[in-house]
This record gives sequence, C-alpha cells and structure tokens, in this order.
Amino acid sequence: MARHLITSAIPYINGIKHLGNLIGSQLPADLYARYLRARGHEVMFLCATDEHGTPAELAAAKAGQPVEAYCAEMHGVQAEIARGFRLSFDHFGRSSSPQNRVLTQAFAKRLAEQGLIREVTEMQMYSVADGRFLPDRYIEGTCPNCGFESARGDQCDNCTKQLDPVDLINPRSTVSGSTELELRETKHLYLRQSEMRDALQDWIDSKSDWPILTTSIAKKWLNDGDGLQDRGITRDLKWGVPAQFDGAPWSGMEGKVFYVWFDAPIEYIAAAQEWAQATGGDWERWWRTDKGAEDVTYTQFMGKDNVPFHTLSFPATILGSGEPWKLVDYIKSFNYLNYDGGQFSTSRGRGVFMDQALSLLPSDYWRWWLLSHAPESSDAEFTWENFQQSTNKDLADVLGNLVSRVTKFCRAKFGEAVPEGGNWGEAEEALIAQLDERLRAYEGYMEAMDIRKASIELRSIWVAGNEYLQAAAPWTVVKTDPAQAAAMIRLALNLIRVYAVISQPFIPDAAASMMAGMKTDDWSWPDDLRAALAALPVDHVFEVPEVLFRKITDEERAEWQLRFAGVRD
RNA sequence: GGGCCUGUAGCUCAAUUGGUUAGAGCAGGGCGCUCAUAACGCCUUGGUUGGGGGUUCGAGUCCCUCCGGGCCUACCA
Repeated sequence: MARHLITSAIPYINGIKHLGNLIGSQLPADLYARYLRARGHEVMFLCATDEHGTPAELAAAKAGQPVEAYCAEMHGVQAEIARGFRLSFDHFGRSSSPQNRVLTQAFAKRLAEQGLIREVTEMQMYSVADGRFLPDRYIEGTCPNCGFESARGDQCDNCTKQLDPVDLINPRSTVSGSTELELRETKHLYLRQSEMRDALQDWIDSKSDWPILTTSIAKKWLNDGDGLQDRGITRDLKWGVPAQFDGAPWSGMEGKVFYVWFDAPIEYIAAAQEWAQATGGDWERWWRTDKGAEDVTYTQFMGKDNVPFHTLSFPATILGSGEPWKLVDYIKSFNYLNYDGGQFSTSRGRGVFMDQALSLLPSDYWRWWLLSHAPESSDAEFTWENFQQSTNKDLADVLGNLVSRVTKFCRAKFGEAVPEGGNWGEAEEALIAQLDERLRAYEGYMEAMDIRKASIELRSIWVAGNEYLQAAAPWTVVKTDPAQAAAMIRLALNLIRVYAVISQPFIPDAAASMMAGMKTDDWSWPDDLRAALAALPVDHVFEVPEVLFRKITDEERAEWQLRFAGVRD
C-alpha cells in the first residue's frame, strides 16, 4: 500500500466550467484517485476554487455583489456540480481561505529572506473611469499593424501579432469603454525565477517519464531568449492575499495583493490544511518531507495552459523556500476539448457546461465519453453524433445489456438467487485466462494514467462477457443440462460484480447500481480473478436491476445539438 | 516572427520508440443467435500513413521542404 497525493488544477471561480475544463483536470484526476483507492492505496485528493484576480472582481461587480459574497456563492455552485459529477475530492477548498492567506504570506516572507524577491517600479495602464489598473488584455483598440479595431492590448486576434497596450490606436477599457487611460507608475514584487533557472532545469531534466507536452513547455520557458525571466507576483487589486502584513520585509505594498498565480498553487497545500481543520487529520504527513511525506507520490493533473505555472513558478516557490515541502512527482497534462468544429465559448453560449450536462443525462454518460476521448495526445472534439454513438454502444448495448440478459435469464430459469450445480469447463477456463490478461493490462494503463487505452481495455473486458455468453449459450444448454447452465449463469452473475468493481473509477453510479442489484458490498479488487468469480456463493439472493443506461434517441441528439450551438462565427 | 504539438480507413484513435502483410472500435455489408435495452456473436468491405524529396537492407516512425489544424510566446487565468 502506497500513499498518493493527487491534485487537480483548481478551476477559476468565475462562472460554471464547461466539459473541456472538466476533462482537462478534475475528471482524470478523479479517475486516478478512485482507481488507487480501489487498489487499497491511501489517497489524498485535493481541489479548490481559484478565487482571486481581476476577472473575479469584475464578475462580482457585474453580478452586483461584493466579491466575497460572489465567490462564496460560486464556490457553493461549483462544489454542488462537482458532487453531481461524483468528483471524489477529499477536500474542495478555496484559495481565499485563511489558511492560504497565512501560507502565501509565509512563502513570500521566506522567499524574501532567501534573497529571491526584488522590488520593481514600472509603468502600467490605469483606467481613471474604472478606478483600477487594467491588465493588457482588458484594453482594446485598433491594431497598429493590420487596422483590426478590436485588438487586445497583449495581442491582436486578427493578425496574431503581440502588442503592447501603448501601441494601440484609440485604446479603451473593455470594462467601461472609457478612453480615459494613462500610464501610471506602480511598484511590484518580482520572484527572481532567473536565480532558480539551473535548479529548475536539473529538476525538469530528471523527469524523463513525463508527457512530452509537459516537459516541452517547461523547457521552452527555461531556454527561450535570455532564459527564465523574473516574474511579478503582486498586483494592484483589492481582492486577494494582501502583500503587506506583519513582518513583511518591504514597504510601499499597501493596498496590493499577491498575483493569483502565486497564491493559487499554494492553495494545494492550504487545501490540505483546510481538510485537516475540518476532519482533525494530519496535513503535514502529505506535504512536509520532514514530517512523513517522503514516501508520498504526488501527481498533478492540468490543462496545457497551466503547465508553466506548475513546472516553473510553483516549483520555484517550493525550491526557493529552502524548506522541506513535497515537490510534484508526475504531471499529467491535457490538450483541449473542442466543441463541434470550434472552441467551447462561454461568452457565445457555445458548447455544454457542467450544470447543463447534468440536467440532460446522468454523470456516468459524460464521465465515460469524456474519459474515453480524453485529449491526451492532441486536441479532441466533442460532437453529439459521436457522443450518442459511443455511449449507446458502449454503455447501453455492451455493458447495460449484458447485465440485463444475465439477470433476466437467471430470474426466468432459476429465480433471483445464484443457482447451484455444474462445474466450470473449457469455455470458462478460457474466459478466465483471457479476462486475467486483460485485467492486468487495464491495471497497467490505469497506473500509467493512459486513460484512453484503459477505457479501451475496460470495454474489451465487458465485450468478453458477451462473447462468452454467446459461445456458452446457456439458453440452449438449459434445455438438456440445467446444472451446466446454472454453472454458466453463476459465473456470469459473478462477472457483474467484478465488472462493477473494476468499472467504478469510470462510471461510479452504474457500478453502485450493479452492486446493489447483486445485493453485495464486496468491493474487493479481483487480484485473484478465479476467486473473485466465486465471491457470490450459491443461493446468494440478487435482484434484476433497473435498466443501467437508457439510449439517447436521435430526436434528443438533434434537439441538444441545436440548443447548444450558440452563435456560430 | 519564434517555439512546441499534430495530420494514419467515412468517423474516433492504435502501432512495443527504425523491423514481418499498418491494427482496433464505430459506421457500412453479409451470416448466425433468440437469454437480453431492435440487443449479442461471427465474418467482411475499406488505407499511395497530408504532398514532394532524402537517409537506410528496411521509414507511419529519422532529416529537408511545402500544405493544413492547434497551443504557447511571460499583465487572462
């Protein structure tokens, strides 16, 4: 039994996330956490909402709420949806927690003591009407290169050239539309990441087994141009962890807060502290290598846009502190999920969002489709046709129907209890041999977080059950040799329990229904498949479960397709 | 502009890191079965691996070039 710390990238507080966000971090992290728990490992699975930054302040203002109230409400909404998708967090925290405030300030102070923070005075765009400094992308104007009228201050979406907000012609605030913009002097703290370059390079180089997506992004940042640059870790905002506090070794930071990307990863640690406070557990044995965390394996899940912060800035914080914090061991990163020929778009209402998905179908449909189509090697695409075909075939026809045919046949011929008689023959031995091999392959893929391959293997295991039944044909055998037919069905009923156990990480609700139908709560993993297939003994009572997965009709598919199309460009 | 990823059957993806005849699922076609959610099983059609050139005994895999898709480029998160 090993100990595994698992974190999912923390979703931003601003609104409900879409299916692409779900499959980009939380869902695969949940799959891995569930699998490791099922194998008997000790797991700490943490997630949280990322609540600071400009977008949160603006979203709260738009909603007419104080930012604290807005974040509290949205955290509740996201937590509820996470429960709906059966995301099995041990704790779902908040980056605005008191624990994170204390920890973030402690890290900053420690980094300053290590000589890794310097003060920088710079000029930034200030919007008089909005009363705030604006990040570059919140300023729009005409592109000096191509004349595009809605170019952002950081980049022109039309000619893709990178810009500086002062280059824009007729610049305006995207918040208020005001053109009353001016450059103002402001002072910020910078993390001297350049000092950490060699240490980070050595660390990244030692991770030869990481996904190419992860290491290539990290190496690009380490080696591009003059190498890793120092990074500002404070912002001129009200909402965040204050950059001024007792013992802070700098002045002039009054009214400023830490940059969201400085405090957000620290929330991974703070979430464990929140968990400890709520449960009385010991967080240090997960995070402090001097307090028991040296034998923890730490795995992070995230979308590719998060990689630089998890491979460089957060490790710079951890390493730079010189303190015995647990560093990540493996980073599983994902590409993006696109929607029907384009991107998911919150502003255009394009695509399916997490709350909408749950209102259409139970979470297992989404979990299965998303995981079996996870954007691991490249961007993937959601289409309603594919979703309908995959879920109908895999879940309803292959798995759901298998459960139906076995339980209903037994009820009709032997009643609703595991029947007695007969013995395993050649067909049964062959099935066990095949399943054993496939199960070991499935375990290998799950341990390697090779999600698509694991899903293919799991499906093959389901199919093997149908193949066996077809070849064994108990409906024919029962006419001449009822005892032998009983042996076949006894095996098949046990197969349902085994399938529930091994499928549980992908489709927890259906697995629970299968177990309820078999009237057992024996969730033990089939390390010994032969023994596992005899776990439900003769005379063990069961009941025919409700249809596990109903099919998605063509009419539903057409309607949903229309409903979530949004405005096409 | 630069960097990285990617292009394989109608669709979604594999291919043990350069090694037999490029494999699965779905969709299509045929057959079988009748326990089951009009389900299941078996067989089968389908590929100049984006185009071109090169290295090699051998290239989907390595190199060059062109074309297409995507991401990042440090003040969104």
